Amino acid sequence: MAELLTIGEVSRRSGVASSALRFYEERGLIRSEREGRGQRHYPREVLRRIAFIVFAQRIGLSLDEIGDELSKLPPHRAPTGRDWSRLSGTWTARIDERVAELERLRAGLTQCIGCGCLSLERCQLSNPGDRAARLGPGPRYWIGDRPPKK
Amino acid sequence: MAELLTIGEVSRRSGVASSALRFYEERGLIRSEREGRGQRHYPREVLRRIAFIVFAQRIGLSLDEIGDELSKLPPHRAPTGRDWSRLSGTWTARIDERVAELERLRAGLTQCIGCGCLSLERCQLSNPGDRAARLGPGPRYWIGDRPPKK
DNA sequence: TTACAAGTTCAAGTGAACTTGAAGTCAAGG
DNA sequence: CCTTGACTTCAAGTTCACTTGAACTTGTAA
Repeated sequence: MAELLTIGEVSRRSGVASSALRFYEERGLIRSEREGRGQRHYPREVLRRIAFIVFAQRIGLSLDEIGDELSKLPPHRAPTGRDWSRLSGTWTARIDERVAELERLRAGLTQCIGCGCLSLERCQLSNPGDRAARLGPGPRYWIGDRPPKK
Repeated sequence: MAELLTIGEVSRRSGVASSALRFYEERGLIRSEREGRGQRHYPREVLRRIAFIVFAQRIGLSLDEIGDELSKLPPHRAPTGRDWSRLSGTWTARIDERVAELERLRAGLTQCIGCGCLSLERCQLSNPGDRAARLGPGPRYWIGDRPPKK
């Protein structure tokens, strides 16, 4: 078990393609060292970082957001368990929001669409004050998002 | 309140941009009638259909999948509440899966990453048999997806 | 009559997250 | 010596879900 891992090893261990690892490096999400002839070498820690990235993506964060979160880790010391859990703490809130949204959707699906009552205006009124976790591009103002201002 | 709505009216009532409505039509998700001079006119029913599309997107279905679902509606009769709820029935299952995944992620976040135990292999073993709802592009075999076959 | 608002088509652009392809370097094995 | 495999860079391609822009028609209002 070497101190430093090659990109191929990291890819195999993490399930993330080498091309994606290079891409993450370019985006500043992970870092590598180059010694002999230009090849990337990763400290084993990178695996935890990658795990974090993949978790966060499944939760629904963009790479930009993930980069922001990761930048909160201490820059020149290996992150401790406590460091990691501080980050993941904010994420559980995010998960809770998303779960709540999905439950709202489930209700809407049976109550508003399944029965005959569907009225978009009423549907919106009956679910006030709840913002969707992430506004993608595209149509969004039901389901909690606000209609475009004015 | 007219029998048929223009694209602008539909857009205002649904919160979905006209360009998106044309796009949906091109993809076969909605239909319109043209009478006088080329302009689209939509029966009021289309609003329910659009509501369904937006709901489904928030749940995480792609437009292709949504199209498949919508094609199960009776082709030449206005869908009844029962028709709609038959579709939405399969979707609540989807929501449940996604909620389960998120809860699994929440657990993984605190148990695997927060503490010092994170090992990708173990993490995978400790969450067996669960497939992620939707395989996007990109890295995916933790969190329930299988490693690439062989 | 002129202006405008709302509609039309069609092609091309956008952003996110990667992937693919071409061309090259290097070490080890046969 | 030659091939193979693992790596490198860089530019361009891909998918999804739309949006934007250019050029045009139509109907109503001033």
